[in-house]
Amino acid sequence: MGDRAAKDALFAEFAAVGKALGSPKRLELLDLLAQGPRSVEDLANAADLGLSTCSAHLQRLLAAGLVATRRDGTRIWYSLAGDDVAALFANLRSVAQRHRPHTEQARRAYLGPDDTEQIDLAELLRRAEAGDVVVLDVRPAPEYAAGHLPGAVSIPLDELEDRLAELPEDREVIAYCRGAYCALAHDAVRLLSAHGRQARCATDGILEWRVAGLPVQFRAA
Amino acid sequence: MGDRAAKDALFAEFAAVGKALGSPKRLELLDLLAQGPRSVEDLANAADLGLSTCSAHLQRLLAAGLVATRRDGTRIWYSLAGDDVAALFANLRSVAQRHRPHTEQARRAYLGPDDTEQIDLAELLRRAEAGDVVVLDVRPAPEYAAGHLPGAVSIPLDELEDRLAELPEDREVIAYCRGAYCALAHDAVRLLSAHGRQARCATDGILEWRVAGLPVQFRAA
DNA sequence: ACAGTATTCCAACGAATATTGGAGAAGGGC
DNA sequence: GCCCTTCTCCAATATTCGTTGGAATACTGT
Repeated sequence: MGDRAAKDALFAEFAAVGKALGSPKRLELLDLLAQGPRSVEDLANAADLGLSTCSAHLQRLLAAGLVATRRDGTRIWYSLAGDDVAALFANLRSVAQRHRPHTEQARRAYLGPDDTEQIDLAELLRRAEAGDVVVLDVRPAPEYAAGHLPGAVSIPLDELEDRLAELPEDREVIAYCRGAYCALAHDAVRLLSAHGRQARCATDGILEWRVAGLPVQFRAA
Repeated sequence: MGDRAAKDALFAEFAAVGKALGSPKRLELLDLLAQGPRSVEDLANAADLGLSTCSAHLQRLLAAGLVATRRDGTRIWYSLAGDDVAALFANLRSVAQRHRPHTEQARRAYLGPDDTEQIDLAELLRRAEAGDVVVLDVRPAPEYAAGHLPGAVSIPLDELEDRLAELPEDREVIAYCRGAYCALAHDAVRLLSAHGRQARCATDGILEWRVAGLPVQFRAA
């Protein structure tokens, strides 16, 4: 008790989790998995990785205990090991944001000009319940299917321009996506604004929603 | 906006924090720094590192934005960049604890037999205010000086056996130390019990106290 | 059993990281 | 100015990590 070897072993356990968080691509995989379970090939495409490389990263996350697998026939579905893993990831992002000046810069470069007014999730829910606004989920359809905000309508960003007619013209649209560092909702709002719609962007997305422990819905409203 | 290069740059920012968390020794340094500022040489001794090695790790933490430095004459004091860094570390530990089976095993091996009853911080405060118990800080004196629980008495573990007389015999002693994974309080309680004292161990320590945003005290009660 | 699909394993390369001792730099006291 | 303390930088080492393409494995449907 209290000796060096035991202390080193304990901190090595913690570091195993830290090491898993030490690669941009693995963090991107965690970000994707926070939206719902996915297969290896799907993840490889989404994260712009070779199949072997993606598999290797997933193995690493698995060994660290951050993800879990479930076999379905010939396909293997990876998912987060728990909501606490999503919370850890969110925590890591916010530390980066607060203590690394370049992060804000990188965020802006990725999300595009922050010309749009934003709205937080609590306010969004209040408005949605009052019926003032349409809540729009612009993530790919499978992610919507894996869980979305109660009452949200799904129109993936790449179909949005063709499906504008499905959105009522008399109500403001509030778009959300994966999380605070996801570009989809920002792009959607720019597209909607360009078509003369009243649109705003949620500051957060499904990741933050899940971390807050709020309930997701599985079927369309 | 929304392109690969920008996304990669953003996740590289997050990963810079992750990489800093990917070494047992750096995590140990963060754990020590959560107790208060320290000099390089002091940290090297405490973490059982060579001076150059320690300096290199600290540089890495500094580059990641997790720690800050302050020069005082010929000595440089390192400290955590913020309480959110301590929270991130605590979060990482709890993910390890929950999802990595070996962690619990390593914890037990380090802390020793969990023969002692434990008490959480909220309950500890309640008892202390009621005057039922003595709250005992068994960390090294400089850590106590850098901030301790309100009303706590300081007797470092390695002086405890010689200073038993300072503790009243008619009240139960509750010992605390750096945090949930620190062995000092456990060792102290075993020592006190062996001397026939009523003693218990706090489940948490200064790290969790700080993360909870509770106030620390700087002078003796 | 066979063909087909999804994933992991393997070997090999270059890149990044940890550790070391010793030289160098920055500041304080005389 | 000079010496002393404290820390960082440097060069060299061993190790670990990321990526790749192709072979091996696991399962499905016929």
